[in-house]
Amino acid sequence: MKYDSRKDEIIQTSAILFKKKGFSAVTMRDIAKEMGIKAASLYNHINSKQEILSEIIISLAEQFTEQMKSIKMSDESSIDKLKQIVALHVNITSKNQFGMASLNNDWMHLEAQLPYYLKLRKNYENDFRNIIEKGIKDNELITQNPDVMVFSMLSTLRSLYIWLPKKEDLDIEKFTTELSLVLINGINK
Amino acid sequence: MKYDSRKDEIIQTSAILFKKKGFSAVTMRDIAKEMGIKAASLYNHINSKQEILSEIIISLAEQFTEQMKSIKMSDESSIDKLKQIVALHVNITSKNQFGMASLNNDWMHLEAQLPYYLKLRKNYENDFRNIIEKGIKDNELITQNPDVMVFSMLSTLRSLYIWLPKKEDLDIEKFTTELSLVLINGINK
DNA sequence: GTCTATAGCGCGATAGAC
DNA sequence: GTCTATCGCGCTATAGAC
Repeated sequence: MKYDSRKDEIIQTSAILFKKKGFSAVTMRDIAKEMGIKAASLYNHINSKQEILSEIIISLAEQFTEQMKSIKMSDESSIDKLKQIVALHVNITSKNQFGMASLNNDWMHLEAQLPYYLKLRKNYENDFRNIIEKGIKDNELITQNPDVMVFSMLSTLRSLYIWLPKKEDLDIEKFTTELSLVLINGINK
Repeated sequence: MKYDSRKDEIIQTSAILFKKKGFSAVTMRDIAKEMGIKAASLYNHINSKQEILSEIIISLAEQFTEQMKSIKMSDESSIDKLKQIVALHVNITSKNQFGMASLNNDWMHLEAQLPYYLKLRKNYENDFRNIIEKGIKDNELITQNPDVMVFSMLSTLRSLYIWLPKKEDLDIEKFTTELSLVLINGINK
């Protein structure tokens, strides 16, 4: 693996450890040891442990926000938009399996950036629900509580970081299709 | 709220705090303060912070194990068994919204009990997959990768602890039916 | 059963040499 | 850019008075 910079190496190494034990249980000494340097040396590249977490989470949250924007702007059917959202999660997660753990589990340890993160997350969930609601109105989706549908799909998509790494030989494109099928059409014959 | 014992009160209070910040970020002083006593006094009732976590997680894991046993032993159709699993998760989560956060996010901080927890979890997932595989063989379920189906359903069920508390006025029985419908039949019209 | 006091340790972060 | 040394603090847990 190669890194853009020493700072980038710190962030990526930290993400691996954060996934294993959570942000709070990982020490600066742990991160430094993993890189073969001393904890004090980390501070030549980053300002605080907090900053490492922020960089991991905010960068991912912004990727989701940006790509959701182009999905919702497109003029496809609601079902096709949902399939694109599935692909979005599979793609980002397959490239950031460690960071996705922090995004899901350690966001509450953000400090200055917490309100910004919460805003991005709320907007994302609203966009998701709007797509579902339009699908119901257009008679593409069943007439059921849209909150339940958003919850169900999003829970699965947010858990991909746990599951994808266990299937390393996975064909990403094939998996995306299978998962879309299960999420949208169910498992009943 | 009432407690069986002072120890029970410690466990339930801790679960609330563990859900908010995670096991590692909660201190014995935090727990004591929430109960209006000093941290040292906690040790009259429990032996360690570890023990609190173990009690929360293992008790829940054993409830799932026990109830899965009676579901898999029954002679219902695979689809009805899946509906019962949905009901199982909704029921346990609605009664233990705080503890379920620890079960999902802090199991890696178990020490002596970690292997036991992992065994229970693995058995549970195997039972779940066996039900799905029988459903496919019996032509009740679509012929798709059973791992994907287990992952998708279980991810949603495991995330209930995040979502149920936000819908406090929820009719549990109605919600169970809606969720089963979405998980089994999908959202496509 | 709760308290005060504290042991013993590890934490995040800084100073300053090289 | 990394090191050694260390500050100041908060952690889990224990001892012993009441």
